[in-house]
Amino acid sequence: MTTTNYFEAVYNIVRQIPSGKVTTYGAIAETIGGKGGARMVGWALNSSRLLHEYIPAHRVVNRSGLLTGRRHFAGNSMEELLRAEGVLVENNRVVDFEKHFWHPKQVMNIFERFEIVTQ
DNA sequence: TGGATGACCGCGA
DNA sequence: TTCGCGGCCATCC
Repeated sequence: MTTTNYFEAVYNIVRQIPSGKVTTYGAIAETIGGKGGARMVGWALNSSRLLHEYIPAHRVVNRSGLLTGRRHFAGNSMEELLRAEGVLVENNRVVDFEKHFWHPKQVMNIFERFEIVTQ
């Protein structure tokens, strides 16, 4: 079904991606559980189109920064959205991908640092 | 119940 | 360096 915990876990992470940042299928799959489920992330994003809520799926690219999900977006919106957020796209590929990369576990690190700072 | 599928990843030739 | 292939795992038919 489209409302399983696995799918929701993917959506929760994708929703936390800051504007102007991108992440990878593998990073999301690794955070949820096991790094073998990279394909499932794409499957979940495919189903996210059917949801009423907004999922910034355009911020999810493959490991090399390639916009493999571009053909699943209507028209060229994926590239347009990324450019609007300050992410340059060239030949269906994110320019300076490593510079814009955002790892889901980075949220955990931020919270840990915050605790350290407040102590 | 089992085979097919998928917006991927990593390694070997 | 580029290309091909097998593995991964939840969901669908």
